[in-house]
Amino acid sequence: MEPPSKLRSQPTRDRILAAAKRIFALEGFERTTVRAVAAKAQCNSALVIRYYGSKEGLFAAAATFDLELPNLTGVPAEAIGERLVGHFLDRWERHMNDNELVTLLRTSVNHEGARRRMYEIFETQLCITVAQISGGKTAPARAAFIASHLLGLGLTRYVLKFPAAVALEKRGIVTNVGRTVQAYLIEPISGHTSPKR
Amino acid sequence: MEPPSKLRSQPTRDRILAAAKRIFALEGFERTTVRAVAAKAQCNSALVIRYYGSKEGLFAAAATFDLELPNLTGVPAEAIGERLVGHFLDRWERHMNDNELVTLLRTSVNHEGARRRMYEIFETQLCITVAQISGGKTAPARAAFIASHLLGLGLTRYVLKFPAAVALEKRGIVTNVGRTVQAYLIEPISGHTSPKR
DNA sequence: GTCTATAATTCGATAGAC
DNA sequence: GTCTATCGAATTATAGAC
Repeated sequence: MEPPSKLRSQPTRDRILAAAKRIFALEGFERTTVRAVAAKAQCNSALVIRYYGSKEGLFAAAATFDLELPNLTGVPAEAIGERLVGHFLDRWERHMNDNELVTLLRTSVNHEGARRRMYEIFETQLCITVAQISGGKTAPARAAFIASHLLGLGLTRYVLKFPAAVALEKRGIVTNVGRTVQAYLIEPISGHTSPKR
Repeated sequence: MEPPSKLRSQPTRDRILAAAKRIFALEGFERTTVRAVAAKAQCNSALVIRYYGSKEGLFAAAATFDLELPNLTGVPAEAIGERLVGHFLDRWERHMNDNELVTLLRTSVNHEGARRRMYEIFETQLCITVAQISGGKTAPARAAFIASHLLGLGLTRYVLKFPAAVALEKRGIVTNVGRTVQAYLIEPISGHTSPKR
């Protein structure tokens, strides 16, 4: 997708982007300053604007994210819940200090662009996967229950860092939350969306 | 707790606090300006600082919150999950446009004081309630699972406003999430905290 | 008790030298 | 390609008149 650029400025661009990812993840959008990004990238703040247009442009470049949901065909039906949870945890823990999912969660509550991107991920990735497994018109409701649990897990464990959530063992989370997600995927649910009522 | 003040300025103080609650809930901490609060309260911005000391002081006064967990003695053991979820939903939906829980969630991801207050609520209210029901040393882990689901529900439904989460019927949430919370409360869980490992 | 006026910073962004 | 220097706007907070 992205051929290795021949630009002499590429190393600087990369350092800026890496610095931006880290600081956005750590501080959120408002508290991040282009000056701080430039300092961490060891370049002048004018370059940040020159290369990425604006602080918004820098954020858009830094907050890209792909859930990368695994192919679940061939996975035993009763193991899908655990598989999903395990994948989510891996995705949260990759690049711990500048994780794009942490950045998105931290910014989406106050930044409309980030909120929309988070919703896109829900719609185009989680919701579709759930529909393939559960089918039919209950899929959005099932996906909403699952998203609430998994985003809440990321919130309490990786953003708010509640000690009790941080201390949970990974395989304990996979077992227990996996069982819950499994139920939301396949068991009958009541009270699903009925927009026509 | 707070005897009706005799201060002539009390009406203005109250208007400022009400305006602050609304704007903090809507915009988060950083994007809220004391000027905007003063404008909504129809007074001068200097008064906001005069009465509450600083923007931080105003936030501290505006972001007070009590979960008000109901007394669960006498509630049939198998109905506690649903009762808890129903209470949470009521708490999220009270004063929709300036709900203190929305304010706290929206700010806690980027504001250390708000994060700490959110954690206090978890520790001193949810965790203790869970311990009374489930007892013993698994209580923090159980509370962590429950908090992740309930905070995630508030996040997706009342902050990010994912359509699929907003469209869920209240009693459907009570039934389905209630069943999950119930399981986290009483069923055996694995992988709970083991800090000594 | 409430206001005007402004101090003191800090921010994003630009112009232009090298 | 990278820097210095700076602009213009916005912020919190204060001083002091009324």
